[in-house]
Formats: sequence, C-alpha cells, structure tokens
Amino acid sequence: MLSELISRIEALIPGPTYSPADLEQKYPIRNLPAGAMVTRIAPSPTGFMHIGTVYMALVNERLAHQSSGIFYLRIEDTDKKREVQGATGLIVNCLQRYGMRVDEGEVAQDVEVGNYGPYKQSERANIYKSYIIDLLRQGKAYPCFCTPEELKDQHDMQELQKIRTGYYGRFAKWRDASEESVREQLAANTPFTIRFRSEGSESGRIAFEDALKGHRELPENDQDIVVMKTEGLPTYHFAHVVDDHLMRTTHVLRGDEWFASVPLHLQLFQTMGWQPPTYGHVMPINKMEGSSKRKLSKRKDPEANVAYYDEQGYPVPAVIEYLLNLANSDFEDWRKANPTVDAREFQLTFQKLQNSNGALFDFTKMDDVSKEWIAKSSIDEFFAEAVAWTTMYDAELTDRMQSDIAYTKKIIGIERHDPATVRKDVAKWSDLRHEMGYFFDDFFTAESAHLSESLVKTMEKKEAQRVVAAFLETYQIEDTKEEWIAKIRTVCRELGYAETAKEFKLKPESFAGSIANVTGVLRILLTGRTFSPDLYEVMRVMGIERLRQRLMAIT
RNA sequence: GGCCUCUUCGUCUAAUGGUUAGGACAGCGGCUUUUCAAGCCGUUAACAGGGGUUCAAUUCCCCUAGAGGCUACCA
Repeated sequence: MLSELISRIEALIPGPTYSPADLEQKYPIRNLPAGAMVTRIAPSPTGFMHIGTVYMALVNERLAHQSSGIFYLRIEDTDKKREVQGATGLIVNCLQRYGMRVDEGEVAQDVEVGNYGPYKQSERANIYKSYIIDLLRQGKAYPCFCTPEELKDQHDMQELQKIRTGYYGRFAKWRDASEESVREQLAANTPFTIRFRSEGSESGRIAFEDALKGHRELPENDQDIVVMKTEGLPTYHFAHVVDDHLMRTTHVLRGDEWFASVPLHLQLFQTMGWQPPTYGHVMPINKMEGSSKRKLSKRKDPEANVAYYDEQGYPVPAVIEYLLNLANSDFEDWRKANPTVDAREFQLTFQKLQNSNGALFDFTKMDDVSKEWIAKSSIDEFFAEAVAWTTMYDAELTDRMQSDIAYTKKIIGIERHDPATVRKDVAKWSDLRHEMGYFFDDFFTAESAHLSESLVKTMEKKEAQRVVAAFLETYQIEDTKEEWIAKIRTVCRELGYAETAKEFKLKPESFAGSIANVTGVLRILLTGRTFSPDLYEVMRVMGIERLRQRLMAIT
C-alpha cells in the first residue's frame, strides 16, 4: 500500500528522491561568526510589490548584515493559481533599487547565486517530496482523499454546531483509515493530499520566545494540516520548515499574521528532528478606514504598492529612512546626531521593533523626511535624480531641463548655499513642475492667465505699472543683494510705500502700502505666484532679458 | 463562535511604582525677512473606561469597551 502511494507521488513529482541524510550533507551548517544572523525575505510572485514587503526586507537585510550574516531571497511560488508572469523580476528589481544587498537567491534576471538553492520553491519540489515520503514511511503523515466539497461541508457543519473547525480528532477522516480503503482509493486514482499526523492536543500549551514579543504561550496544534497539495507541491507551512532548515536560517522575521501558526511550525520542526529558528513577528503597516484599522490593501490603497512611491518621486533613500524610523523610533534621533552618515550605519534592534500596534503610514511625516533628504543633496545630485524621475514621468519637463542644463542648475541652486538653511520645497520629484516650472518660458506663459487675477487683488494695474517702471529704471542684474534691497526701498520711498514691513505696521494710513506690496507685484509678474524663493536670486537666475520681458507684460 | 494580541498627544512613539508624562511630524504663535520657505524661540495636545493591590499606579492584577490577527489543498 505504502509503495503504491509513493509511486503515485513519484509520478506527480518526477525526478530524484533524496534521503534526509544526503540533504543534510548537501546543505551543511553555515560557517559564520558567532552571532551572525541568517535572514530572508520570502515573497510570493503575485505581480505586486507591497510596501510592507520592502519594510520586512529592510528589517531582515539590516539585521543580517549588521551582524555579518546572510540575507537571502526565496521565491514562494507554491500557489500556482496566484502566480503572475514576470513577477519575480519585479521583486528582484525592487529589492535592488531599494539598496537591499541580496547575498543569495535570484539577484538579477535569471541569475541565481548561493549554495543553498534552488531558491525558488517550485524548483525544490523534489526536496519536499523526499521529506514527504520519509514522513509517510515513518507513519508521521498519511494520505487524505477528501474532496474540497467534502471538507467544506464538514467545516460548515462544525460551524453550525459551534464546534472548533478543522481536520482533527474524530474529524480526521483518513487519519486511521484501513489499508483496504486506502488501497481502494489509490486503485481508483482518486486525487489526494498528504496530511501531517499531529501528536498535539487541544488542551496542551506550547511556550516559546518571540524575538519581538518575548515569552508567549499558545495552544498546541492538533490539526492534521495538509503538507502536500493535490498537485504535489507543499503548503507554505511545510515548505517554510524545510527551506528555513536547509537554508540554515537563524531568524524568521515575518508578518504578524503568522504568529498564530508558530505552534504548528514548531511542531513540524520537532517532528523533523530539527532545531527551529528564532521567530519574530512584525506588525503590518496600516491604514485607517472609518474607526477601524486595516492593513494597506493591494486593491484599495495605491500607497500599498511600491510603484506608487516611484511614481510620486519619493527618493528611495527617503522611503528607506521613513521605514527605518517606523522600525526603530530612535532612528530620527540618531539621524539628527549623524546627519551625513549612511543610514546603514544605524544599528537596528529587536526591542525597538516591537511596535505595540500596527502603525499608520503618515505621508506628512514621509514628506518631511523626504524634504530633509533632498535638501542634503548637492545641485548635481539633485539634477541627476530629478532628471532620472522626469525622464520616466514628465517628458516635457525633462526636455526643458535638458535643453538648458546650466540654467536648470542655477534654478536648483537658489537658496541652496548654506546646508543649514537650504530651502525645503520639494518633497518628491512630482513637486518639481510646480516648484520650478515657471522658470521656463512656455510653462510660464501657460500659467500666466492667472496673473492678472492675482495682480488685481494686490494692486491696481496702473499702480503696478508705476512700480515696474520705477524698478526697471535702476535695476542692474549685477547688483549685490544689499544694493538690490536699497533700490527696492528707493522705489518704495518714491511711490509712497513703507520701506519696511514694520514701518507699515505702525502707521498703515500714512502709506500707499508696504514694501511687501511692491515686491509682491514683481513676484507675481515674474513667477506667476504669490510666493516663491528669494526674489533677488530668482531675478538673477532668470536673467535680464527674461526679467524685462515678464515685467513689461504689464505695460 | 474559538484561540491569541494590542490600547500614551491628530500621527509615529519614549519613559517610569513617586516625572511639570519626553521627543519627532503636523498645528498654532512670535522673532527674523523683500516675500515664501528655512532657521531660531515659544506653545496647544495623550496615559481607552471601571474596579482592585499599594503610602503612592500611566506603570502590577481583574473586568469592560475598542482595535487587530489566526481559525484554507493562500501565502
């Protein structure tokens, strides 16, 4: 009977069958310094890169590398129904772009490195099969011929009768089936799954240490879970145990949704006779919906997708820093103390990682982190990053920026002289068009319809003409800032405006307006908006021709 | 329904059996400024509720409420 069963499995998964001893030898204990952590990120290729996956990858990668360990990528593609073509490339690419150094697994299109592979579960079918057969031989697993409908009916019945659902105890129909009936099913070619024969009991408790949550106790697993699906591939539970053992993973840091299955996983490790890894369960990133929290959803929330951050143009290091701060809230203190050090130098700790609750993604904070990051970049870095983004998402702007690089760099350089007081307008590259578009004449013209409207609010047209005329009379592009201010003040004096805002505040009735009105008109005419960077610098960057042209538009 | 977990300013969080409950972002106000930012200074704002234990509880225990997770031949 057993040999018939095994040959059925062999037919399902053709190819070699290994002995456990062979596998132990093939994947030896890693030779690493004491304390080195071996971690992994194990996504499913569903064609979607979740920001939470990047977060988990980041935590695992940092923990591994800061302990001189190994971080590897394993593709969990045992669910053929959900798999999407090309999804692995998306994962590999994303990890690469986010600066995650992958030591083993697929590191580039169809390039796999590491001695513990293959790192794609679908290519490990023979390994799982080998262990399944071994379990069968030991009587620690058995075939189950229940149909999905049958299982569903049982589940419904259990629910109806308010008893615990599942395949256990007296509900484990095939657990103690007679050889005769198994033979019968085999002969009839009935599809089957292989179930794990659980020795646990409902009343038993199992204690363990979670790397983040600390000491925990949970009920033992008494479910005879499926370890091999009908098509011959393992379920997550089984594949994870086999892989993390063979790949010699020391720390499994994964989403909190796995927490409840720790007893099952520990039980599987014990049955296999293996040392389990240390588990750590990380809370997911959430979103508020009404009065309840929920995990960022692939379908409902665009920001769940890593692609969203790229489209918006958040610099990768800024996203990393935001996530790092989510993982360890003292990151920002460290950053303040070490403004120029690479974020990799920061030591991530388990203790700080135990977010009591799933955090909400805060874009206001994200913007701030990002502004700070961009403010630190040099003009050339800014230009390169900006163009890299616009090339993908804003061809028009790329065109303007590239057609006069010197001019563009001068624009970027405005209020960027002193690192301590760099202007922080740009949080993401998609802000660029708004922040610097008006420097380019055709963009400016397109926007200038708003001009007259804003202008009327500030000052009457005739008055504006007088201001412009008086200003142009003395303005020189070579003026120093002091000279420039002095000239503006002169214009104010001549036309009856207060020379300082203070003066105007004291006696508003004795002036036609304040100096702010004068510069305000100039600003609107030059930039098309009521706020902009330092006007003196804006004028110098625009150049005398452009300046005259824009100012004369009012006359 | 069962099992498990969590709850500190709007958000991310820190700390503690005795504190003016700290920081960051956002907000607000001021200074400065040609303006908008930045910067600097200041400021609003939290221990979910109820019982215990204790000289003392945000901290320890219990209950309630709210939120979350798991309860698949998905991961």
